[in-house]
Amino acid sequence: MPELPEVEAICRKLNEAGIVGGRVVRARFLRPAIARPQIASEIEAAIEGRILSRIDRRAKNLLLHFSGGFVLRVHLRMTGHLFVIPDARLMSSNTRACVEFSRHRALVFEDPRALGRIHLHTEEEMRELLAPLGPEPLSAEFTPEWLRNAAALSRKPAKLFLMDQNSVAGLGNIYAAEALFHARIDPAKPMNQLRRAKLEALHGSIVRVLNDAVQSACKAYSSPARFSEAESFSCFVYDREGDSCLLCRRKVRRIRQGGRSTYYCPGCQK
DNA sequence: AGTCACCTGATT
DNA sequence: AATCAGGTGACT
Repeated sequence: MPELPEVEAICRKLNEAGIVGGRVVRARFLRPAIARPQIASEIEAAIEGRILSRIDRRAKNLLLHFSGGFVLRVHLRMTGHLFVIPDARLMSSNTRACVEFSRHRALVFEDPRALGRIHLHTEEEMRELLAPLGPEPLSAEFTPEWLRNAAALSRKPAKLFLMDQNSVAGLGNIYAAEALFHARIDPAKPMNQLRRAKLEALHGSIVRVLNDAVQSACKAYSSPARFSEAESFSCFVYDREGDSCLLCRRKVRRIRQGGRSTYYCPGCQK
């Protein structure tokens, strides 16, 4: 379920997995199409023998930095997952790519739908590629003032604005809907028509929703077995069409925006 | 701004 | 059999 919180949790987990500092023994794309339009075999050759120096995240991208100034950018799209296994021979059938380190330890990219993408760039290309992205919503750069200025420049419906990675980086269908619910904003409302107080509320709800979700995602990935429902992120509107709103009891509605489902409460969000 | 394509699996 | 899915980029 990869929006910002899940990608962030994966990033932290990878950093604790003990592969940073290791040398790549072998890289393999089991499904070369996930590198398109790049050539999988060229990425494999470019990575082999290099040291993995750092792993970080920007928006929903995982960035694996290698010696020599190369960056492997992994985007999980809908169903991708990235994790370390102790032995590459334990790979599942959904594994689309794999980076092996010493003693068969392997970083695997699993993706049943194979919509995810892996590309290789130089550090410089990477900077240019990421430059258009909006601010990280959990960084100091993302302030109510910033949101007010950006909002004034956009006539997009609020939900589409939030999902645009070049507005705010990392929000997806679930957390955009949840943030709008908590700020009591109608998802169809054009951004530039929102009052100042609403934008303040929206800023606060984005930060709160994402922080909560990062916490749950980290717990979920650290101890999947004993992960209690109580501490998991729970949605007020997402995927609750026809159920009654947890605050006002009116029925949650589903509408279509930009080809995706948007869930909202007509009572709470005017 | 809307539609499709990319893929596969789950649900209706 | 048809529809839906947490994302994005390339079309119109």
